[in-house]
Amino acid sequence: MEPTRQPIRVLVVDDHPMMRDGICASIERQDDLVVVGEASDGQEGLALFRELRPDVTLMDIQMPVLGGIEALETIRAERPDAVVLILTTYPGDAQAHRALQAGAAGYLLKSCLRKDLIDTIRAVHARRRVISPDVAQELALHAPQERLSDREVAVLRLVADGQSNKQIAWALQLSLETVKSHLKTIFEKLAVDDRTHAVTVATRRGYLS
Amino acid sequence: MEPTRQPIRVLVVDDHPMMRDGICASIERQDDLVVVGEASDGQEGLALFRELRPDVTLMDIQMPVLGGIEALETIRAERPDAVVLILTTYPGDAQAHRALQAGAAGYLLKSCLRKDLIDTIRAVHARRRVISPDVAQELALHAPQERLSDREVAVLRLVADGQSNKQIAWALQLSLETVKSHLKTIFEKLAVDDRTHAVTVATRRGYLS
DNA sequence: GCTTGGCTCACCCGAATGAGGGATCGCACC
DNA sequence: GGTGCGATCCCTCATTCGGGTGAGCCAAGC
Repeated sequence: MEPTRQPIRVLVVDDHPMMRDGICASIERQDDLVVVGEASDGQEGLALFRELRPDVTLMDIQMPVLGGIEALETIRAERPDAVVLILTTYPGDAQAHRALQAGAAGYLLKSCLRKDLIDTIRAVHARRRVISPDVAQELALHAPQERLSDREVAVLRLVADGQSNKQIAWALQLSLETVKSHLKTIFEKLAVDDRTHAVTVATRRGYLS
Repeated sequence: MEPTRQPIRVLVVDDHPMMRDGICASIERQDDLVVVGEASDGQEGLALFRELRPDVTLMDIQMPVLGGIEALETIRAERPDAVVLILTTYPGDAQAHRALQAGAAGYLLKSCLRKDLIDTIRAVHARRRVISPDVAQELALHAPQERLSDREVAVLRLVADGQSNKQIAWALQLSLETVKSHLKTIFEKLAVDDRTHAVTVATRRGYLS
């Protein structure tokens, strides 16, 4: 038997069964790619990754039990050479930034064409880093100093819940002035000038949720 | 040739190619179902519907060019007996309400199992109305009087964009008092007590976007 | 050692917000 | 013809918000 080139072994992690079907169908159609496992949340994905050692892991972000970013971070901490391709619905640059920071090999939108997905799998397997044009644009658009700190996100979360500055101060055990100070920085970073707009922009960019 | 029962002819409208693949694969696996067409936005979907007259139309909501709800409304206006099954990602009760109002035969979440989808297609074809449990719960939870009027949604949209009441008044050619009055009723309907929370709740419920 | 950046807090102040009261008009529904 | 409801407008008033300005602490990095 002629030892042809080994196929790229892919693990697919997504909580939507039908989306998983679609992805797997696209992959299986290629003879240099093979799906070795499917998982429906980050926890399962992590377990299967450890067991199967796939060449490439396709990972959704929004999943129950354990999110894709968390799973990615764990995987990369365990095996810094792991190739994980994030495949998600929205181009929120905050999550993309975090994913890339955690060593994602790529960040692709689910709205991409089948061909894009296939090409990207091959590319990341060849150790190239691939980012969706839309996401790349977002990332380029928003300078890194616009990244919100953990504390700022915490404040903004409470703002989104309709809490007043006073309530937030109480909830986070802070001075009212500190809360206002955080809000001020948040406004600057997001280039808005009121709390409501801050929440919508932050949501769109992927800081909340 | 034995005239077996005619298969149910299905039209699939979704802008994600891979999701479409997954859906179609699930459908084609059944021998009493057949995919007769695929479209990637509401406009295409509408055209294919007119051309193919499918027994059941699967329709996503969030699509470019023409949204699923608008396409649904047009279809139902043309042919009141059309069977359209909304298949979407989020359980926002406002959109569900609008879809059902427009005569959707069903409202299913994409996170459902393959079997659920198949069963639901057969059910709506048999003129039964099917609603995802999660969505049904949302709908039951929120009384009809909590539905926001068009004007209120218009105001809330501007609020979400960070506009002040004064700016909103100017934008909509209203008195400042009117804007405040609308906001007041919005707060009551959504059971919140400030604009920011109103925006987050309305977003989650599917009024904005 | 020094700088940077995140987190913390303080005071002043004008403008906006949200809570109370009202009111009128039109329109659909019964 | 009445009743309800959405949309429009008006007034007052306490509270809150956001801008401006300034400052101290501390951990990480150069």
